[in-house]
Amino acid sequence: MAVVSCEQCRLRCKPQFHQFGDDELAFVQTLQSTQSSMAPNADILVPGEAKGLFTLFAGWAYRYREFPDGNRQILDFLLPGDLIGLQATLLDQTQYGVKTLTAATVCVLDGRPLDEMFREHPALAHLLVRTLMQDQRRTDGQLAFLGRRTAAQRMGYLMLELFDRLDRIGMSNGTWCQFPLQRRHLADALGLSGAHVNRSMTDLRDAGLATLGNNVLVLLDRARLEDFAGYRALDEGERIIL
Amino acid sequence: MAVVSCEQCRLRCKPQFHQFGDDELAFVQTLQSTQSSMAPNADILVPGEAKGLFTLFAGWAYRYREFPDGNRQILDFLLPGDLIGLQATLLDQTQYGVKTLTAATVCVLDGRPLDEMFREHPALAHLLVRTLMQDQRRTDGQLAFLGRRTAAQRMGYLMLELFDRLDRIGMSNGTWCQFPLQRRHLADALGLSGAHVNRSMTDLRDAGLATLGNNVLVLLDRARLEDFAGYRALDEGERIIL
DNA sequence: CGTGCACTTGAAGTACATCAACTAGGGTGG
DNA sequence: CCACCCTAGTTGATGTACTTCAAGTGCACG
Repeated sequence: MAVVSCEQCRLRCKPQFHQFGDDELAFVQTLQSTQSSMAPNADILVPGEAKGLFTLFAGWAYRYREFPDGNRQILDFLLPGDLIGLQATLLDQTQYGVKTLTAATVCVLDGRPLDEMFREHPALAHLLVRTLMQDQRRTDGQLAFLGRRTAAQRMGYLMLELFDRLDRIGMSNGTWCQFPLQRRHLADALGLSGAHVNRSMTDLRDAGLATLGNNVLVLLDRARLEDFAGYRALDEGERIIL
Repeated sequence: MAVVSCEQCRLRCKPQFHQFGDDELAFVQTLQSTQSSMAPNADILVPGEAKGLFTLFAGWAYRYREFPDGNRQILDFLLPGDLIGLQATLLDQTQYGVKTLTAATVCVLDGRPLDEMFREHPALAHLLVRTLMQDQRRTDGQLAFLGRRTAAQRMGYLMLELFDRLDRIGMSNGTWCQFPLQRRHLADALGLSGAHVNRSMTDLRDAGLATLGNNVLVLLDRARLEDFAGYRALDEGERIIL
């Protein structure tokens, strides 16, 4: 496939992302070596194996941890612009994996070591930390929710959060968006059984809040859904994209 | 109280923390303005209010998020050496608070803006990101656990994790350590009711795995507890302390 | 026209919450 | 010294949200 240079990248221009100066952009371009296309359900990072740093350029992916008993927990969904593998790059032992959910394209960031970014572009490092804090805030929300809300509330929360993240990168359409998660992904993300995911979805549909079908999520009544799920939209501010 | 300078800080010398060069140490000293002692159960950061950046110097604290219904979820426990308030400093809206668990002392980091660290000490910035990734890994574990394990397993996991964190800063004693969490803190951290925390503790004690009493945690059979809780000790590597 | 896979639905079991009654220290005032 | 309360923890009874298992549906693909 044709490699898209950072200068011409359509994703990078979205208002969600910090717009680099010329020298910063040139530097980021040198971080990147190639791009790589992947099938749905393919491994980007395998737990305990080869490390790698990537930017998700197109498609959906998810970060997960698996237990000896075969159970797994989805920690996070990854959308275009998200960085993949920073934890694996900086720490010795990591226990998470990353898989594609849909067909996806990643930019491979092995052109030069990340150290140089800290030395030569402190503003980028600062933005990176800011982006990490946004991710931490999101994780805080998940943690708070897993412990304290019902299955249907958790579902609604996840829907709203993903919708808003898509919206920020121009991938939503007013009241609906693509939503390629299957039942088992929802179950693994929300700590539920597949059967109960189903019941919760039925609840949300019957209550006229949201429906899910054909890989499309429709928010039927956003205001009431927010209220029901205890979700509050947050002003994210700029993120970094490498 | 007497202010301890960074050069004489006993905490900073622990092998857990990266040992700074002289110029770095001098820089970190200028970040700090004063130290402040706090009573147990006092607010360090109030959700949605004044921002501030601190290093916990002595004592225990916890980071929490509260719901409109009065429920709250403890996101993380903070031990000496941990940084407090980075998310609040870098983002506009934050919804978490931090309270002391015991009497505590914090170093107040408002001496000069954090930007200078990125510009003048890129190695510190790099270490900061590494430390944040360690925290993310820990949070990953919590997320995976909340969704997928029983009450007693979650309790055991939390005990082992806190024990090991204490151990790394020299605050454990072989098989036991201080453990100032009350029942309601455990409940709020693990997503349980107070009553069930109690039952789970009884289970762990009856199984000969761990006991809790008088603010002391005793690991009766660490190997079996690790096995039971699905906990694996991780080599953390160096953290940064500001 | 079967064969397989993702989803749906129902019945029964389990792990947890909730509530209420009780117990055990720890001041405080007399 | 005791009578008193106040709070933190303990225990039991009951309700509920979820899991698990099993049978059934609908659609995609050979």
